[in-house]
Amino acid sequence: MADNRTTEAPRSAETGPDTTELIDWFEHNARALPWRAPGTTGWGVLVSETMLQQTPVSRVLPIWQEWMERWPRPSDLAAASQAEVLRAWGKLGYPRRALRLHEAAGAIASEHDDVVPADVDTLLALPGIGTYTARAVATFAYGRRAPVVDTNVRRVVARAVHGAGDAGNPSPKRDLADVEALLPDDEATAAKLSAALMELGQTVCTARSPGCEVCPIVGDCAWQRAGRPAYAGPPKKVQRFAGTDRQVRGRLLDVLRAAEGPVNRQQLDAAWNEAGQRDRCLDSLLVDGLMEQTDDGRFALPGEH
DNA sequence: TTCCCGCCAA
DNA sequence: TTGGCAGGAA
Repeated sequence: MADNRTTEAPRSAETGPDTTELIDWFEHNARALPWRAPGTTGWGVLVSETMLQQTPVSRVLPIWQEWMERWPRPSDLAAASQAEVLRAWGKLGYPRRALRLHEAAGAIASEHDDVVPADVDTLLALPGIGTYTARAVATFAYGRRAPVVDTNVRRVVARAVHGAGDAGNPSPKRDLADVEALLPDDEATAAKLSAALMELGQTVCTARSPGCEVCPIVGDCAWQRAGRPAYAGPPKKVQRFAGTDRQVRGRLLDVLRAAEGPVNRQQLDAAWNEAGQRDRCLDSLLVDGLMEQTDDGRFALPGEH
């Protein structure tokens, strides 16, 4: 294993922690997540990364397994209807992700020979794939050396490198540069470190109660040296859910997922009693393509009638 | 910047 | 009751 360091001297806040310790820890403590199993295709990794956007691992596990059995290749998903895909998405949340993945599958099947691209820029051109997911797929599926920065890595870097209580103003460019500076030259080792940073942030260096007593880089952590200061940035915005359009949209879509086919207006009206908000959300679902209206005025999942 | 879902631990 | 989640797009 290559060490990206050339000195044995203690790390400073500028150079960051000793990443070899972290990689060693990861090799012994990584969870056996199914999409990490040897032989997982780029498609399997892309599906997992898309499902994991803003959604905890435990909720993704069973759905990912179902999808891999049902749609083992991009062309398999592309051949399914939008309604089938939305039903199979279940209650993972943010169902627009499912439609974008369906669309991306079609593009991969028709333009990339049914193989998920390994190049970051090519991945970025696909719907639903942004900075994080493109880099995650290139790194975790194909072993490329590319900084992968999610909310966990951002927090680890803020603490271990900068000595801050938590990530403050999101600065994607700085985060990418910080992680880039940590990555060793060797591609495979760099990919492993990227996974290790995420694993550390999710299982040890957590937002609420960091497990510094079991942290492999605690001796190298700028946050420790600074006395573990509390978060000092601007107040984080609380993302409300109860009573929002997001909840109403979820309720309306849930009616359609549970129904065999098209439903009438009365069935949707029962899902929310404030008519103005309900109608607004109904319109937005139609605009987003998450719902369609039949010729006789009923409502259905897209591509179902 | 704001909007998109839904679940659970604290 | 709230914070936090393997983010992306307009």
